[in-house]
Amino acid sequence: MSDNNSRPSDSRDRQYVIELPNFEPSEFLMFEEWPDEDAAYNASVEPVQNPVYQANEVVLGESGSGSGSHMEEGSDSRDDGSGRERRETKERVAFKTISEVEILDDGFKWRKYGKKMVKNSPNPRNYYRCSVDGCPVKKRVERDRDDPRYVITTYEGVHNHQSSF
DNA sequence: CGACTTTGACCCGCGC
DNA sequence: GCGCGGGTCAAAGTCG
Repeated sequence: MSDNNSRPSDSRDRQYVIELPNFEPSEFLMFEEWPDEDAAYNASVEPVQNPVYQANEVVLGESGSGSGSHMEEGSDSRDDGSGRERRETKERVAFKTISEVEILDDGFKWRKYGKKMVKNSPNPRNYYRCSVDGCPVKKRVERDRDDPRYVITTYEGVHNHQSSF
């Protein structure tokens, strides 16, 4: 497809460039979709030292939502129960950054819609959602249990519009 | 006035 | 069948 028409806003090819004008982390870690959270913790991460966050988009076999043609899951009629195939079309990217504040401005407007306390962590978990209409992107912010100075930001979904910048 | 934040309650899935 | 955990929505309140 012309793709240009499909995603007029998503001019970014396949790169996630996040800039933090208000914050300068000295270390940046990036995760890819992990099969198990515990595994992720044990897995080795890639420490990147850069003023600008540059991570290659993680392609997780995106198929359905990739086209963004019809993401109306309103019906979401649950199958009779037998053939319930999960939609792994959700992109999940986790970023671990050294930050004092969890409100990292990545160029998008986020609206907090929930806060929860995780048992395995003395710190609460914040849930954010893109304020832009039509943006199914969700963000989960949590502090590292071992290193409170670390902030783990998990992005879910893809923006179908350009950033505020 | 509008948009966003905050807290509690509710719901769902899974495990035992 | 019940309990636990996690996730989401809603109403009220606050800020700009």
